[in-house]
Amino acid sequence: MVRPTLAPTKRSLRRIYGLLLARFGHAGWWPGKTPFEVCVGAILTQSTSWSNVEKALARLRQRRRLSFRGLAALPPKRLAALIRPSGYYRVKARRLRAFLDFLAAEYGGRVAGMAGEDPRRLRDRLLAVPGIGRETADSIILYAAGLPLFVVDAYTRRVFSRLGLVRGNEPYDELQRFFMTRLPRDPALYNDYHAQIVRLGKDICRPQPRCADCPLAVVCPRRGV
DNA sequence: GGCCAGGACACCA
DNA sequence: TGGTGTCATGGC
Repeated sequence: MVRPTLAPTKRSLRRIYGLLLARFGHAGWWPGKTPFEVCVGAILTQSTSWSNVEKALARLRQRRRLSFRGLAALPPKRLAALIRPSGYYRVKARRLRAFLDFLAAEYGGRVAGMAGEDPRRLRDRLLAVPGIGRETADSIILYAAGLPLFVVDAYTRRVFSRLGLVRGNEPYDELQRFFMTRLPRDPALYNDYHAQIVRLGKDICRPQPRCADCPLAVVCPRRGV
């Protein structure tokens, strides 16, 4: 049997996106009602399933704390208790606190203030905040600030390594370059492309994949691996 | 009861 | 630079 192959070209990446789009439609994503919620979710979802993050966000929302001023007024222990369902809650409470301090100092507590920044400079500043690494910074920059940086996550690594286009263990920035040098610098495209990858990774391209349902099966050389 | 889930960081070789 | 342990809850 001749296995299908893909080359790491602009055309391949466009074809993959087209197949995902045909199956799932536009994602209209990130799951958060406001840019501030996106930032909170980006920190809470570190190494955590989104369903657990939703529980924590719901608790904050229920108590009307899901805003800069609402969170900033919370004592550390109270904040940690509220986000407990998202796991690593003591660590994440510290990280949220550090982000709030950053937002207050740099943008007067307004996420919208980030939108006018150069994305690379904003990234450097976010990376200086304790607890904000590359993926979290890029998620905030793309999904909250609307600036063009491609987000690489565990789903991205899994899907594209199974497609044979990357090894999967490359350093974060190398994988980000892989996408950004092959796709037009368009935040709406980066947003939807990554959202499609997440949708595929959650539903189909899992540790035990359901390859029979996969819209990328026609181009995937490693079905079931 | 074990495995897994949209990381970041400290520490070590 | 790369590997490993830590941080923790909840669903399946």
